[in-house]
Formats: sequence, C-alpha cells, structure tokens
Amino acid sequence: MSTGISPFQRKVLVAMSGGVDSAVAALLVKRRGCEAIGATLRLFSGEGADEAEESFRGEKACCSLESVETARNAARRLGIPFYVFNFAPDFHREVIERFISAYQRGETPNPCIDCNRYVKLGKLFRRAEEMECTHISTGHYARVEFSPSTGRWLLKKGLDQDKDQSYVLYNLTQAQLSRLLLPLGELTKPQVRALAEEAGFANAHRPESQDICFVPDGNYAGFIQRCTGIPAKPGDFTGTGGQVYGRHKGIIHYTVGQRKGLGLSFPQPMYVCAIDPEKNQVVLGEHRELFMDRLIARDLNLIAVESIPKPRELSAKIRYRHREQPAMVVQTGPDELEVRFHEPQRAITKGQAVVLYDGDIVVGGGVIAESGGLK
RNA sequence: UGGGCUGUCGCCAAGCGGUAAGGCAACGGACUUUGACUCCGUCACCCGUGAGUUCGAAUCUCGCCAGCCCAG
Repeated sequence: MSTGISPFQRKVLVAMSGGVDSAVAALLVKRRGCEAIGATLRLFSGEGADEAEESFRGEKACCSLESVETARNAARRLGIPFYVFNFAPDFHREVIERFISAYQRGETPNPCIDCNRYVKLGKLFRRAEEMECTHISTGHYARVEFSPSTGRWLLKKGLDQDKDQSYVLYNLTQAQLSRLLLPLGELTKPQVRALAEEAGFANAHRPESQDICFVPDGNYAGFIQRCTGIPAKPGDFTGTGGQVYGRHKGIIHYTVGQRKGLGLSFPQPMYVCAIDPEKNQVVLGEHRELFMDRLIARDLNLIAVESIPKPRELSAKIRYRHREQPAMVVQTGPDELEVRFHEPQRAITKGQAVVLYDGDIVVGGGVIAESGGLK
C-alpha cells in the first residue's frame, strides 16, 4: 500500500447507517486487523425529522436514524466503539438546500450525490481527522485502487455489477480516496447478506433502501413547499411548438422525461421535454422528442486523470441506474466538458450527474448544465 | 323554427345483430441509495333515455332529451 501504513496501524472510522452493508463493512475492516470505530451520522432535525424518523422504523432509508440502535447493536457485536455524530446542520445546508434550489431552477438534483460529497464523506473525513483516524470506511459498492503507473488513486466500479455505486461517489478527491476503505467493492450483495447473517447482525435481511431519505412519503414537491412556505405557482403546459395545452401545478412538480402525473390526456403518451423557469412553463412532447445526443457538464471532478484536453472515447452514465453509453468526451474549459453520444440518449436532464467511465474506472464526472442535439 | 349530424369509462376512441378493443388519465404493485423512465395488475354486468323488432341489439325501428353544424 502506498500509504505505507499496515492494516494493524490503521485507525478506521466506519460510517454505519444501520443497514446491512455498512455493518458488514465494519466487520470486514475489523477482520483485516484494523482498529475500527463505528459511527452513525444523524442527518435530520427540525423540518421533516419526525416523519423521516418515523419512516426509518419501516427500515427503508439509506442514511437513517432508526438505525442508530441497529448500528449500535452491530458495533457492540463487533466489540468496537460507537458514536453518533450530529451532522444535521451540514445535511440541511449541503443537501436539502441544494435540493430545493435545484428544483426551483427547473433542474432535477440527485441528493444522494451531494450527501456523499459534502456529508457522508466530506464532513466525515474532517471529523475523522479530529479523531486522529487514518482512514474512513463505508458500505458503498465500489473499489478504490492506487495506480502506480499514473500515481493517482482510482475509483472503480463495484464487482457486483448490479449493485455498483461508483456513480454516486464520483466527487471523491485524491486525498479522500487515499484514505477511503470500501470493503464491499469486491463482494456481491448475496455475499454481504451471508456475512451479515453469519455475524449475527439483526438487519441481515433488511430491505434495500429506496426513495429520497428525507422525503419519506415520496412527495418531494410537498416537502419543498413545507420547507420553503412558498405556494405552488401554476403555469402553462406548452407543446414544443409553443402551443398551450393546459395548466401545470408548479415547476417543482416536474422533471424531464416524466410521463405520469401530467393530468392531461393525449392520443399518445406525452412527456416533459423541458422546463422553463423563466416563463414558468413546462414543455411537453412525444417520446421521440426526448432524445438528444450531446450535453455540457460543469462542476467537474476528475479522478483518473488531471484533465481531458483532447477528445477521448469513454462511456458516460447520465443517471443512477442508467447503463453507461459510448461517447466522445472533451474538456471545453477549466470546469466544463462536453459529451457527444454516439447514439441519442433519452431525457438528458439538467441537474443530474454525468459520470465518465473507462471500463471499470471512474474517469470523473460533473453536473449536467445543458443538453442538445435534437434528433 | 326547418334541414343535417352526433351522443360508448374522467378524456379520446373502436365496434355496424351475437353477447363492450385500444390509447390517455387514475389507482395498486415490481424495480431503485435521486427525480424520472420501464414492467405487471386493476379500471364500463354496460354503450343519452323510453318503448319496440329479434332466440339474441351498443349495433335495426319509433318517441323523447342533449350537443354540434347549416338555414332563417
């Protein structure tokens, strides 16, 4: 290891959500002979906290609280110290506020990415330093490797193609990667569950997490309204030609590619093709009108390389659960790059992240700022 | 008021004598550490209404009601 620290000298802070994955991560960290410390991150307080905590009892959230007791039990079984960190203020500022303002701009945010970037990893790394930990560890399905040839730390897909979470981690820095342990990266979900069972963790069969963790009922638009106190501003539904089709409930209720919930009836299915926050309009079109072949991304983070000065053939993933697609990528500015897909992609959406891959390696990523190339 | 046309699920719309397609919307579920998408399932014992013809009608006949168009 290039850190030169043997496992026995490592002091590892493990983020334990109360879920199966992070509990097994802690187990594996300990098995490797590291000194492990467990910690659950408290992410909610105030608005939404009650309902959110309520829902955690249903064991559905990814970054929960319920959770604290489950995590504590796992830590006890492992015989490791356990703490609860109150990151609620950070979570609110870095995740919830970003989430809300993105929707107000007519974009569609991915709060999980911000949470990983600013809270689960960003804030946690700082806390780890204060505690004199050498590393932190999480239950993400992704791998970290050092490349002697380039001298850079690499983020790679998890071996379990089906559970791979490298997409939500593309913002990791070299410094963070050098101190991050992702023991689940080499395992499959069934293997992880088996380990959990073997270790006697109570949550071995806990269901997969889902939905936005701070919006337990799935009604994110209602959540935004309660948070901001700003009433919905109805506007026009228009066609791609500008014709008015009807009234919408307010821009925050819609996202590009959306089909359901428009409340309008057409001979064919209709989809949200664009959102215009200036005119407060939601533009509708047919399925084929959703396909575009290029995008501009900003707010970049490159991992495997320092920059992409010349056009490079890579695979680009437009959203979580999207199968990455071949594209030509080139950096067009200090913090901007352009992706041109070989085949048009459906519903390239502002606010979502593009993550670029070279095989299993995460080259980098950014936030989609523009899309185009109508087909 | 005279002439013509139309009246099928919230919306659009098949059906043309044999026992109600489909699409949109809605609802439920699956999938999912974001929003979406997608997939599966449910959704008119009844076809404006009354009477008649017929073994049998949403489909034929007559009356009525409603809407639309043309005329005046």
